[in-house]
Amino acid sequence: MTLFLSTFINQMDPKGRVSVPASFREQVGLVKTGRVILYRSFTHPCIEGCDIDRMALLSNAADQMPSFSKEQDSLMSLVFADARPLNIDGTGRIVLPEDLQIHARLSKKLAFVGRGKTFQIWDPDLFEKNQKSLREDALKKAPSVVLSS
Amino acid sequence: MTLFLSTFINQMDPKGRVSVPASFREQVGLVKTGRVILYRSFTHPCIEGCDIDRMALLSNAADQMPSFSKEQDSLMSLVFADARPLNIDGTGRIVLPEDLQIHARLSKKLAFVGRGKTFQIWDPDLFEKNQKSLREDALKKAPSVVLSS
DNA sequence: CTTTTCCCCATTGACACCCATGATTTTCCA
DNA sequence: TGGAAAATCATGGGTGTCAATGGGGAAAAG
Repeated sequence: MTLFLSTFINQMDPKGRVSVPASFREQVGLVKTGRVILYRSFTHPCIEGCDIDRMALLSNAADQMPSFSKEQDSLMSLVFADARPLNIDGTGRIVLPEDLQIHARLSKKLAFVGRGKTFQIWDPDLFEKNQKSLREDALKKAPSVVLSS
Repeated sequence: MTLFLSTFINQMDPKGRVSVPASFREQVGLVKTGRVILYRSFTHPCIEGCDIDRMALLSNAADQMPSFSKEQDSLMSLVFADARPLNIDGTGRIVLPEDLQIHARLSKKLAFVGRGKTFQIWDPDLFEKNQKSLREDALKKAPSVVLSS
């Protein structure tokens, strides 16, 4: 299986268009449908990205919960209501909806950050700061945890 | 499989007509029959929407599972009694019955909210408030649930 | 005959698609 | 091994198409 790996800095044009990194586009789920799913991160000022298969997986999981349960209800509204299926055009670009841009505090330059089965989109400066503090925390708290699993 | 995803704000005209979002209309169950099923939510001031196939699925589930509680059974019958199959016209619009409008406290602007295999129709302001509180709860109670990659 | 429901046409604004360019990388042959 | 040709990629810009919406009128129901 292929994965979302590495970090790429691409530019957003005045129309809100930005190239999805070519290596990300090669991901099976994106090639198959020509689409990528984006949604606002719950915990960080960034955008989360994945393919449709991942969404379908979630949908099925939620569907198997007891009908009318509270947990199902909450999960559904949060995830699916916020998820944007975006078409990737012939030149490999998507148009970033404005509210997503605002949530992630994006300006012209965007960082596409690989995370394995998903990826994130950050403002490059914010991402740098976030990485730095993560690194420091990891060193302080639990160096042994890194690479477990 | 396709899913109901994202949130769209559309306008209801004086005749009670409103466009079903194009991406919702592409859903197989809606294309096939040209119809959408709506019924009043039991738990929220909103309208629930799905396709005929999902109704059939619900019906079968109720039949085949003796484990269904008395409450679930009566809920089910309420759903079927309340369900309205509405025709989608040539331009992709439906006419919202007045009692549904009242239940969901709708005015001119409506929010079509994707929930995977179903969707909801909300007043945009009510929906915004609801989402906000759900988001806060999710962060407090179960951050692990939140789409960890 | 009156009222409701449905169908048709017109408008507008967003976005999906088209082509072009330059920069970088890869290929491949001298 | 060097270097030219070809391919790939990120980016800029123009334009046609389609979704959302408004309005009119025919068919159907009561």
